[in-house]
Amino acid sequence: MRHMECHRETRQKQAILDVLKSVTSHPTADELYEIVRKRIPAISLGTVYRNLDRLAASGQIRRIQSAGSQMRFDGCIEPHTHIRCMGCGRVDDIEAHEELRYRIDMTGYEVQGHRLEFYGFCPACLSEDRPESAGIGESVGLRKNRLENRLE
Amino acid sequence: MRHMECHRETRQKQAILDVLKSVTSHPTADELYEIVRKRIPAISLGTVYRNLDRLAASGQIRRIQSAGSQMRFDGCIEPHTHIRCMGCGRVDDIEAHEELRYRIDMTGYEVQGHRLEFYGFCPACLSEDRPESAGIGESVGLRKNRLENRLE
DNA sequence: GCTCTTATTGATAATAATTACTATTAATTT
DNA sequence: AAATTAATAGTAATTATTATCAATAAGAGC
Repeated sequence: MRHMECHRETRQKQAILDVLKSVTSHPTADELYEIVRKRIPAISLGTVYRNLDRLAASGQIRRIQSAGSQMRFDGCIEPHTHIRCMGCGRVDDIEAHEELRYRIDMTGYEVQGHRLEFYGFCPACLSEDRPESAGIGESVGLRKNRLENRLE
Repeated sequence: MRHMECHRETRQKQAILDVLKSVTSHPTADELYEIVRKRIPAISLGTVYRNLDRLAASGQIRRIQSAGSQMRFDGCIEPHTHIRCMGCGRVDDIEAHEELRYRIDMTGYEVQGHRLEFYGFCPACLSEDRPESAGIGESVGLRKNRLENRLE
């Protein structure tokens, strides 16, 4: 008879969220680790990964998977537009959709192209009863288990 | 006194390109490996990775980095729109920008949201003399070397 | 505040995707 | 056809991420 009070408020989790919310970049897990370490020197990288998973699953942060070999994280959960450097992998925001060209020019980037990607659930995944929330807020491990409808 | 005739036409490279061009999915390196193996059983996974690098660097194919833990590759190099499954990681195409809603409906996906990402070069990368072509067609290893302008 | 329960942690091992290495093979030039 | 050397197959190494597990500490109830 317990009302499933899961999510505990730990110093570590709070610190990670604070840092991510306070920063305008889109840091990787190890970048966050280095920053949070200044506040909690004994924190471990695994804890950072685990809390990033939880925060993403609960919708408090977003994963952005489009920048190099490492996952990046975004403290801003409102839908918005990214601009990514093909040289160093850095990702910046462009807030508004109107006057977009102007705002892009303001960033100083030399734009080579863009990609528009919709996300949701494919017919195969819709037809199977899938467990609770998936996708954006889901860990790679979980997602990997459903990679059967793959080839050709 | 050699005119740098690099790129050789190997059976392996040709087979990899053929398969990727003939397929409407956006396979991962190991998926391509399995398919190409039917034609060249002795091919190695490393060769697949290497040739995907070269083909992307020469602009004949595209990397798409937005689908789970593995890189995916696209034989279609014209700018176009993707739709990705949050359940299984599958990526499909949506060809036209007009009547987009209608075409999305045709895919049978349940759309949860979208991301619009521009790519190019950030001011920092523009100010340094960068080696030849970079970014989309570049290997992760190369790109990683320039990840200094990172934090906060 | 103190005790109990158990989610979370730190530390480390394991896994998965990708890249590097090296002797051998085979495309291209001559 | 012989010479040159980029590309290959096979394997080891690296890197990012996830799993494991004993120890810790957050929250509930007293």
